[in-house]
Amino acid sequence: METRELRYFVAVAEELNFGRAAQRLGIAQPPLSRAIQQLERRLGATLLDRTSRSVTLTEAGAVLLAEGRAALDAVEAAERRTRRAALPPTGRPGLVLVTKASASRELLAELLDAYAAEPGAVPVDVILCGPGEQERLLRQGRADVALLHRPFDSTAGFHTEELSTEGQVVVLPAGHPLTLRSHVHMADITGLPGLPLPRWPGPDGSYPPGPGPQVRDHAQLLQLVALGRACAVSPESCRTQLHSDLAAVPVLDAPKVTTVIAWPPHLRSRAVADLVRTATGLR
Amino acid sequence: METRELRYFVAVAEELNFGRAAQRLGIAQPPLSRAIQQLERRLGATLLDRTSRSVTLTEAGAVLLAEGRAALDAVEAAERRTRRAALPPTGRPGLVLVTKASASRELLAELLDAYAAEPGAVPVDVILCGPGEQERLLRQGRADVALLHRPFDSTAGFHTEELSTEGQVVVLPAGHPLTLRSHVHMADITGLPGLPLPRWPGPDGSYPPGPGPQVRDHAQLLQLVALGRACAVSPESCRTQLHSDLAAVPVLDAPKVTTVIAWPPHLRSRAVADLVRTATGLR
DNA sequence: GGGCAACGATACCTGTCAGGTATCGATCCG
DNA sequence: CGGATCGATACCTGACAGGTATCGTTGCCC
Repeated sequence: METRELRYFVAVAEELNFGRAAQRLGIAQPPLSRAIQQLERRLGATLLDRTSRSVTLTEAGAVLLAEGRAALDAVEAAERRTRRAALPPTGRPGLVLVTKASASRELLAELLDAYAAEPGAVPVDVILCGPGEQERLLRQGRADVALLHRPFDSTAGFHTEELSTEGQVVVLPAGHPLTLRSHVHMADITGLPGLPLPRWPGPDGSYPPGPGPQVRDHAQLLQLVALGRACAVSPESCRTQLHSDLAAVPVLDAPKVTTVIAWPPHLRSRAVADLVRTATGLR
Repeated sequence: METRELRYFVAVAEELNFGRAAQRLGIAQPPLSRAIQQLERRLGATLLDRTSRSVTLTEAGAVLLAEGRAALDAVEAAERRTRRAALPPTGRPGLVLVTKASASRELLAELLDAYAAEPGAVPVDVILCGPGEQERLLRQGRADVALLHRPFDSTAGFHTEELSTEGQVVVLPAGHPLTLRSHVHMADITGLPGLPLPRWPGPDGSYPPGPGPQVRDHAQLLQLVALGRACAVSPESCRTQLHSDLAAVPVLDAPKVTTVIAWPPHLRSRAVADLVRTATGLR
C-alpha cells in the first residue's frame, strides 16, 4: 500500500464525498474514484458503500481510517525528523518540547533550567498548544517530548515517566459563597446554579451534548469563570496563574492529576534521554 | 514520501550495499540508486555516505532507518487489519493473541476460558513466539493483544494493564549443590563455575559479547541447563513446566516479573476491550 | 604497478500508470 | 418531468519506475 493511496482514502473517508475529497487533494474526481477502486481491489475489501447520493464507511473502511491515520502520522514523523536531523547543527533545535499553554510554568521553567545546566545540553524549542493537541504533535514528529497530564491526556503509545502529582481545585468567581470554605467535594460543585462545568471538545473536535459552555483552552475557561458563566476544576498549580477576580478552593475527592514526561518509544536520541533523566531527577 | 521509497531506503540501510539491497527488493541496482538519490533530494538530506567501496549511514540516515521501520510497520498493520476486517465473519479470527511460548500456561488458559464464557466473545487465535518477537507482531498488525513480561519485554508504544507479579527462581540441573538451599541471592549464582547465565539476542538479532551460551528461546535454555551447561533465572511460574531433571530455587533479590496485557493504542475494538476487562478481572 | 574485480553512478529506452477532460447513469428534488 | 448532484466510465497524455548497457573509482592481488 502506498502512502498516496492512504492519503486519498483518508480524505474520502473524512469527507464522505468524492468531489470534495478530490478538491482537498488537489486532483480531479475520476482519478480519485479509480484510486479507491484499485485500493479496494488490492486489499480485497470493500471500504466504502456508495450510492449515487451518499458514501458511507464499511467496517473495514473504519478500520483503515483509524489505522491509516496512524500510519500516515508515522510516515510524516519519519520525514520530519529526518529533515531536522539533516539541518546544520547551528541553530537547529536539538529538542522540541510541547506542553499545554495552561500547564504549570514553574515545573517547565525548572526543567528547562536544570537541563540547560547539564553538560551536552542542546537548544530546546518549546511549543505551547491547546489541550489534546500534544499527542498528535508527538506522533507526527513535530515534537520530541511532551509534558502531559493524566488522566486528561492519553499517554497511549508513548514512553512516560511520572514527574509530579497534585490535587485539584475548583476555580470560582471571587466572592462566590463557596470561596469561604476551606475545601469542597465534587458533589458540592456539580450542578451549581448558574455555574456549570464546561464542555471540552473530544478527539474529533466535536463537543459532547449537554449543558455548560464550550471551551477550547484554559484561558477561555478562566475568562468564562471570571464572567460568572462557569466554574472549573483544575490542577492546584493553576492557582499561581489566577487573577484577583478568581478564587480557588481545593476539591478533596477530585481525581489527582499526574504530570508526566512522554516521548515516542523508538526515539533513541541522547538529548531526549538526558532531558528525561533531568526531569525525573528534579525532586 | 511514498512507502516504496521507504522500503527501498530501509533495504539499502540494512544491507549497506546497493546491489544486495536491489536483489532483496527484486529490482535492478540502477533504479534503486536513482530512487535513493531522489529521496535524498526531496528530503534535502544526505542519507548515505557512499564511496565506490563502502556505504555508511549518515546521522539523518540513521534517524530515517529507525523512523522508517516504525512507519512501515504501521502501514503494514493498517493493511493487515483492514484485510482481516473484510473477511466474512465466519471463521475470521476475532482476536489474535500473541505470547511467549515459555509463558505460564495457567494464566493463558484461565484467560481464554474466562473470555470465552463472556457474552459476545469472539474466537481467539493464539500465536506463540520467541522472546522479543511479540512487539513487532503487535506493531505490524499480525496480532491484536499480547501478554508481555516486564522488565524483559518493552511495552513501548502500547496500552497495558498489569495482570500479575511474581518472583524469580534460578533453574539448575537436578542434584546441583545449590538445590538444597531454600533460597539464594543473585550473588550466589553469577559466575557459578561451569554454569554461566546465557546470552539473549538483542533487538537486532545479534548477541552481546561475553561468556555464556547463546540462546534464542526458553526451551533451548532449559535444554542447556539440563545438560549442565548453564543456569537460568526465570519467573516462578516456569516451575510447573520443569522436568524432573531440573530444579528451581527462589532468588530473593531478582527483579520481580510483571505479566501485562498489551494492545496497540488506537485499536478500538469491542473484542479487545472485553478481553482486557476479563483479564484484569481474573483475580 | 598493472590488471582485475567490486560497486555505485550515468545514459538511454520502454511500458505502465497517475492524472486530466468529457461524458454517462443513477438518484433525489421541486 | 427537468435539472442538479454525484460517482463511474471511456479515453488520452505525460511522467516516471524499472530495465539494459556502460562508465568511473577504488581497493586488491599477482
